[in-house]
Amino acid sequence: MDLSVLLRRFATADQADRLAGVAGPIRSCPKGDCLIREGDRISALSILVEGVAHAYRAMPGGVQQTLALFVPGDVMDAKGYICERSSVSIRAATPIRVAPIPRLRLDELIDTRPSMARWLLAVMASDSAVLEEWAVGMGRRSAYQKLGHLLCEISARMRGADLANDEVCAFPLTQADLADVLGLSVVHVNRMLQQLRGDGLIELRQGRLKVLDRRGLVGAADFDPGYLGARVGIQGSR
Amino acid sequence: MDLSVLLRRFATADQADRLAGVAGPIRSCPKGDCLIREGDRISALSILVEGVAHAYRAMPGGVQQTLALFVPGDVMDAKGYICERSSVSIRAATPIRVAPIPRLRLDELIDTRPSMARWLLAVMASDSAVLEEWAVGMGRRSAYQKLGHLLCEISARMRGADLANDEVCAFPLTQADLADVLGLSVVHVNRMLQQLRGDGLIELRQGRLKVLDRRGLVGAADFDPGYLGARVGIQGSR
DNA sequence: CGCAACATTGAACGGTATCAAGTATGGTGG
DNA sequence: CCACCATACTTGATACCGTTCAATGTTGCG
Repeated sequence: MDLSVLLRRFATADQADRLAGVAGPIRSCPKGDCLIREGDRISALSILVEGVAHAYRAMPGGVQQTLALFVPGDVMDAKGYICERSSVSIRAATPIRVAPIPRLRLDELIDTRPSMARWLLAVMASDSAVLEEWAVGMGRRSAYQKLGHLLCEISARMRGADLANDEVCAFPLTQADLADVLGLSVVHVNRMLQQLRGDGLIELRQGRLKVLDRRGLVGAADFDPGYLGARVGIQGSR
Repeated sequence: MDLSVLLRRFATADQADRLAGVAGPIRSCPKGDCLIREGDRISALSILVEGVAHAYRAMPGGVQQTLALFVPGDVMDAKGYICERSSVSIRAATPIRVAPIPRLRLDELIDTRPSMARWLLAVMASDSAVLEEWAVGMGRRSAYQKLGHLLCEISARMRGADLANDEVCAFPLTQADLADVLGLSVVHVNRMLQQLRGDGLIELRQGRLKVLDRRGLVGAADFDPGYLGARVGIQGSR
């Protein structure tokens, strides 16, 4: 898949070409590998080209809390890039391929082309929107709703990245991964998953998710897709 | 307090002057007033000049979940500005005064001065850092820790805004507010607060917070101030 | 085949919510 | 200055959601 095409979610074709033009060579990582660790200095903006990854924070007691999931086309850890230091670790949930855009090149683009700064702002805004939705969910939703909401989000983002046809998509997360994302125990994730199945909303096995009753799932999870993909504004004043 | 001085947390003196120069007239809001409602179009970037405000999302069932707290000098809802539409409501927790920077003026600044784009990126990054920390907390910390952590954060940010001398600061949030922030019930907030008092860590009454044992509080809450105030990088490549 | 990772199930415990009162506290009008 | 009211805070009893521990089943893979 062409990098420039992948980047069109937030960038215009012209911007995407320019970004792809300054990107470094694509790097492959086996499943389970850590690209970035908490505290690392960040010298490039990483674009996920293929596979699924997640950003997490290790907590005292060996537990960890996932803070973001990445699908192809996503910018990984834009905040880390801006702060020059990452506050999370990023691990490949499947084998992945990543395109780095070196700081030297990107900073120059940002300084010479206002539209590039707007692109990065849009990326940050989108990341924030997802995180905001997660924060709401962690605080006020039941385990059943959290799971339903997450499944909705993943399904929606997979379709956004052209990785789902119809209601079926690859689902590379284990129940332990889901537990990390949602701040629940593995055991309880399992039970809620079965409840979702029992309610005839989903089918999930062997790395494939099928949404049987989207209407029902969205309703049960209180999911509003608006916060995703909403092509962000800030188009420039001149 | 001069607007330009307030803005120096993320901006250089020169940038701050420029921003203050294009700001509109300061607007006052009584306590409890809503500046912005979910779904509103955003036509200016709002800087909090005085008082405390919070951003929240209304949930089905009349509950609400707070997503951000603002102290003087904070940019309120930068994400809403970028997306041109807000996903949260913002309410004055105390009487407040707000300086708006109109979109027309700010967009022009951003387009002509790369350093202004960097300023907004730094603001976004800082907001994300706080939200990230909240998301971690909601998922993996006990009610006791959540409360401790929030008190640490508020105290630290108040000091950052020069609103606290030593270990004492104004604390304008009610227990109900705290419950909204932390996703807990008011009753349980009350109990945990008493436990914190009983453990000799804090004193909190009538809108004043006093940290009696900072070491102990930080330890109990697993608080690492690094994510705050850390003057963000991205200083420009030229 | 045998191992390792993942998924499932049950029982007991504990943290938090919920419901229902009751107690300061501060502001307002008489 | 007092009676009154609204708001915030405190307290207890009970129920439920989710965790933990421990064990068993299942799947895929070298």
